[in-house]
Amino acid sequence: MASTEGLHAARARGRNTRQLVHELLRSRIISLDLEPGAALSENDLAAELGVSRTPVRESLILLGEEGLVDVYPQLGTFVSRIRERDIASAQFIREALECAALRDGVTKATAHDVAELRALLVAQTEAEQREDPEAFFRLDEQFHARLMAAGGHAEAWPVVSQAKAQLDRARRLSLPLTQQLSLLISQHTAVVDQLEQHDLDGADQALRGHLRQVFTDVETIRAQHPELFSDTDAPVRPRRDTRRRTGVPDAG
Amino acid sequence: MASTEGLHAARARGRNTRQLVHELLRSRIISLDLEPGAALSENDLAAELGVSRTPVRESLILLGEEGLVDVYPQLGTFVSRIRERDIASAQFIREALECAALRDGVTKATAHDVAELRALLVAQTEAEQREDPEAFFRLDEQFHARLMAAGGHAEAWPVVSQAKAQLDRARRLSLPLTQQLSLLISQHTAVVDQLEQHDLDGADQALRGHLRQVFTDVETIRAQHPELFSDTDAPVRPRRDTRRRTGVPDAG
DNA sequence: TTCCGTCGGCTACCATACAAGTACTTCAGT
DNA sequence: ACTGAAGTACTTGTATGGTAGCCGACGGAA
Repeated sequence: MASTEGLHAARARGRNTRQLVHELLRSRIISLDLEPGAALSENDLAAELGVSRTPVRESLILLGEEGLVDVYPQLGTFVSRIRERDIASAQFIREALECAALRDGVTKATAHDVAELRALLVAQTEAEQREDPEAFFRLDEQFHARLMAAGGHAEAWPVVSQAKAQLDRARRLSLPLTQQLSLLISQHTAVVDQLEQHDLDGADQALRGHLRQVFTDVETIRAQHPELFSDTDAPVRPRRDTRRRTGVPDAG
Repeated sequence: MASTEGLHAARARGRNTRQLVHELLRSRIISLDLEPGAALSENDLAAELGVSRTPVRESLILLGEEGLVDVYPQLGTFVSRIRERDIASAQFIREALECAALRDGVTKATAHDVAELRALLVAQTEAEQREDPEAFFRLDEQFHARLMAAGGHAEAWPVVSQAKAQLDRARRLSLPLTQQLSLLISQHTAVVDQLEQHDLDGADQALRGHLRQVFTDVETIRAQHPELFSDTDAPVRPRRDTRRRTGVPDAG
């Protein structure tokens, strides 16, 4: 009920139902609240959210384009399992775009840009000390977006964000476990330092190393949670659950 | 009628109505058959294509995500004008991804890859001699896609393709006019030569120069056809056409 | 026991009806 | 003639009904 009320309240603030449902489902998938392989029925979701099937359906279509769900006509819609190829592809896209933007940033970035990036680093340190991984995730997102903006390429961020979503699903599994937040912050700091010193190759290497470390983290997670990954390249046609469907796990 | 029949026939081959309408509208927009600023009414399109509003609407939502149409709620949907920022953003994304893929290709590409690329160069030369710009456009698309595949990054092509769409709309205006096809082919050839010689920086510079030349071409077109561009960053709220709506220009 | 046809329930897909909102037109009042 | 407010014709957004198709379970035949 609370989520439904919030949905209708937000709808009054210029966003339509489709966008709200889209954002809600997207965050639930990335946070693994909706696990890979879970069935997403248009009817069930519409009933749970208190809206009609239309905006739910349109949201699922968009999520399908993003690669976060797989739609099998006349069969069902399922949260996509994390595929090896998707991970590699997302990493390539992210690395290419973020590093290219950074190279422009090294020459273009202003003192204001650097100051805002350093403010985010301080906030990240505070989040680490509070042991608040959710806040750190948001700040990490802001940091990388701000870094691209410093190079004059803020418009390309949505593309990176979409690729990043695939990686984040896997990262969420590890972040509460690890004490690596301080390592990530030091890597972020190194990037800003190199940026401020206008060191083109230094900044590039610092960011690339950071991004690849995140990538290798995913591989270690793969060993711990193989059930969330899909080893086969061919899409796994999920079996229909014959028992009483649970729908969204925490809906009640 | 013919298009409707083709639509229903294709639907039997595993593609649903939404995908067909999406592809149809996308090609019409990129080919400038639907000009920037043109109104796209869900009702009119549905009637012309002989389908209901639902798949048309879903297609327009997807085109909106791609930046090819602007949807103004309760007002209308319009083919987006070519915006300075969108062009620059698309160029950045394309250059970053294609060049990054090429750098991997220089070390990874096999003789088979090079052979297929050269076959495409031959076909491009033939298209030039036939003075068939449409065929050249398709071959250009295939060449760049194949180039990324040689680096092992075929999965990233759709992202490039989406960015490329913005640039292609402008290029279509110039290509029939210019005799520059031979120049483009020689640039393509240079890239393959450098790739075959495993010259990392040489290949990068060759491709980057080629892509930027395409980019500057757009600027010259901007001077010739300013009405298709949108100078203001703020979105132009289009005026509603009060006379009898023509709908899709060449529908009859 | 094993195999095959049938049936029931579920799915996404498409079509259609209704609601909310915008902009232009028209016409009354000044 | 000019201003302004109601009316009208359109738009997209949302809700709901109906259809084709897929899957898994059930039951009879070999």
